[in-house]
Amino acid sequence: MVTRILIVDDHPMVIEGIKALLQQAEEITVAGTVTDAFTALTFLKSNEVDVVLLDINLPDLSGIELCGKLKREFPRLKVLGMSTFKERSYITRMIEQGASGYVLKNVSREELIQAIGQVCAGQMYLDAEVSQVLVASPLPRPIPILTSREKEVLAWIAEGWTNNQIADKLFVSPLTVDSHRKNLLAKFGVKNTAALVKIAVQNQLV
Amino acid sequence: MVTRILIVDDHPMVIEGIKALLQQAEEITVAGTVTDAFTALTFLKSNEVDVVLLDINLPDLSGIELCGKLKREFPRLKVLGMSTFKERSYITRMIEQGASGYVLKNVSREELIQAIGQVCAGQMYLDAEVSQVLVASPLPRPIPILTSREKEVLAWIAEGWTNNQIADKLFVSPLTVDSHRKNLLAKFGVKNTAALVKIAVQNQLV
DNA sequence: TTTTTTCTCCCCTTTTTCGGGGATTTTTAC
DNA sequence: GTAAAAATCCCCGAAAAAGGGGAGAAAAAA
Repeated sequence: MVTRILIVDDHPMVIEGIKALLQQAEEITVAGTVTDAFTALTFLKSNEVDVVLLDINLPDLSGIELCGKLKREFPRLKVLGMSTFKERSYITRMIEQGASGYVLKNVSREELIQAIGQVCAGQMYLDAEVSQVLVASPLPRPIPILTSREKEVLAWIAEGWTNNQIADKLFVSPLTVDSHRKNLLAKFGVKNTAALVKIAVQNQLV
Repeated sequence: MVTRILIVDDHPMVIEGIKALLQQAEEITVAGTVTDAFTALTFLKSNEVDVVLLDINLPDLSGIELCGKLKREFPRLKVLGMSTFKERSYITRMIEQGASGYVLKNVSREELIQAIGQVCAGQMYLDAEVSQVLVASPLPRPIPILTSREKEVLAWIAEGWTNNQIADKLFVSPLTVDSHRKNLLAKFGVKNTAALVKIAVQNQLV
């Protein structure tokens, strides 16, 4: 029984690399390689594939979104996430979208083959470094849900504008802006603007 | 005349990928492949190499540092930087350290061969996307040099502590902390703490 | 249509930051 | 050993933010 895989990565270099790594493994064949999400979807409509090796960073659609799409359209398909980063949010979001595993791009040949085999067999595969990240980093406080006005105010605050200046920009009273600021502090559970901005920047909210 | 190259990258996948991409090019031979800075240096002491394909992210030493080291030890060697990111600071720092070019890891076979040839011939090579970044993004204000005390204070500020609280932690007068804070604002050229923290977080200073 | 959320505005007081200085003592570097 | 840089502390006043409320209108959701 041969495992047919599809490689989705926008780096030709990486594609070639994976192909080279898997050359010796006769239980795995590379059914195809594509460099963007759209082509991946069309490819899968006309080809039988067992496992998709999916890069997180794609030009058109993020790997995470594509993963969800794939699992909805082809539920029996297994997805093995892949990226350079061992960022907690990436990994968990990938898994939430139905991925069966996650490897870093510095995997060895042996580990990659092992991962594909395991995923294909219906098991979960996380490489050692990745699972370490999952257990090591404490669950961060979830990012609160902000209203559109709050996001707007937050962005201006991070730019260094005062309540008065922001009020001018938004054509509202400075008191209103101050309310939003206070709500932001409360939602994020922080003591002052400095801590607020730190979290906002770290979470790419600005 | 054959160009001998050394590939320095900690991802076996990428190494295999480059080798595969360069297989057809008979004017280029891969003299060796190493996965860390230290091995790269020892390899170069006993092997003749024309061009080093150098990843920016290495486990032991950053590619940027290694680039400087290489150019000092082997001035005739050409370095072609390589990474996934088209971040201005990466690119410029690589060039400052004597790199002859910079390509993204999503280069095509043709472009990679072209780049190696050009670099080997003593010319500079920057791929289209990279040079676009260089001209498109305005020169960001360089990150000011901070004293150790300033870094310390900055970290506490970003955590949300007030001058008084920081003073307690550092066993100094709140007025001292305030001085540092003002110096930080001046050095970064920002109006208030919010903007200060934003830049600090964006530049990984905290 | 009713309920809930969001957006808006207001009060008061206290704390903190900011914008200008200036000055002394340690370190560090030459 | 001396000069430069860093760290320390101080003054004043004005501006801004924070803490802790309340409350009405508008929009979105149920």
